Amino acid sequence: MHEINAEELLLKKGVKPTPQRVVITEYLLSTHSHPTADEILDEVKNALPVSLSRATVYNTLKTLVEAGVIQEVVTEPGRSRYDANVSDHHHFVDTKTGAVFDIPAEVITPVKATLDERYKIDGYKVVFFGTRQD
Amino acid sequence: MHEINAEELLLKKGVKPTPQRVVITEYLLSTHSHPTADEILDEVKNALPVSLSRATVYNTLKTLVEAGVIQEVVTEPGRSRYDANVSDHHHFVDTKTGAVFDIPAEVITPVKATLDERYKIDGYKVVFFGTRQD
DNA sequence: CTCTGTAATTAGACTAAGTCTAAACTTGTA
DNA sequence: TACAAGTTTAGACTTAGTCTAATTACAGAG
Repeated sequence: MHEINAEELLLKKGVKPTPQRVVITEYLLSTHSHPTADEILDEVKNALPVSLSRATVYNTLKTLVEAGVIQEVVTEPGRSRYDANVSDHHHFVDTKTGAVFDIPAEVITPVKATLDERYKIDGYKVVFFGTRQD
Repeated sequence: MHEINAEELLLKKGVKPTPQRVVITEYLLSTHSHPTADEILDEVKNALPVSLSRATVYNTLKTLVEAGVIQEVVTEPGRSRYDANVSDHHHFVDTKTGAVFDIPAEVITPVKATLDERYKIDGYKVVFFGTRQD
């Protein structure tokens, strides 16, 4: 079992590992809750010695998405969520709570679409909705 | 070929067909462009004798979604789009333009997910992304 | 070491999308 | 014809996110 190190990950992806970026990345690696920008700000600001502004959270999330360190997830109107799981996967949204769960690509049947030749498909995402116990 | 009548549709779905609601519904039935609330306001306000405020557009869209006359579509962060096609279908997003196209459920292979028994799946939506000519 | 230029961070103003409120208007029914 | 309930309205408000201009941090050159 190899613990993922935020700083190494950032270096590997070509992102300068500033304290703020490391801390945000660590938080995202540590949770599966798909937090929003505001949730990240609240969590990280309280827990850390380093200062952190709203603007930096947004700047950092943008940088991390562009570098492929994290993914932006849009499951509901009005806000984005962020996910450090960048493996090929889909999502399950609990319609009662709004919670989002990762569904690895391997556990679903591949989707094939028969479209006319104008369409060039680069990929797809499946969002399941329903309820989950616990 | 039977032309869809907005007023009849609203009555059938139990929504009182006020002029504003009829006009918004007609516009959504007439387009496949998946407009945002602001686009709807712009289009409908200019074209019609009846007055129309922002609040009414939002109220009406909410009413129509709840009545099952239209669907809310979330394909990008920050805004919702609306779709009068309420048949079972998925979406294709052109990543160059942001345009959204309907993909009938029949032209894709059904998605099966093997999840543990905590999950109860009520449905799913597939979003394809890529590019489309024209 | 220190200097320096570039990149990162910051507070707070600003924007965009959507909600809320309280008043005015419409309309079906009595 | 009047009323009660439902609908629409302008505009204030909220929330999520962007932008700006100034400050701070830091890697590399000398």
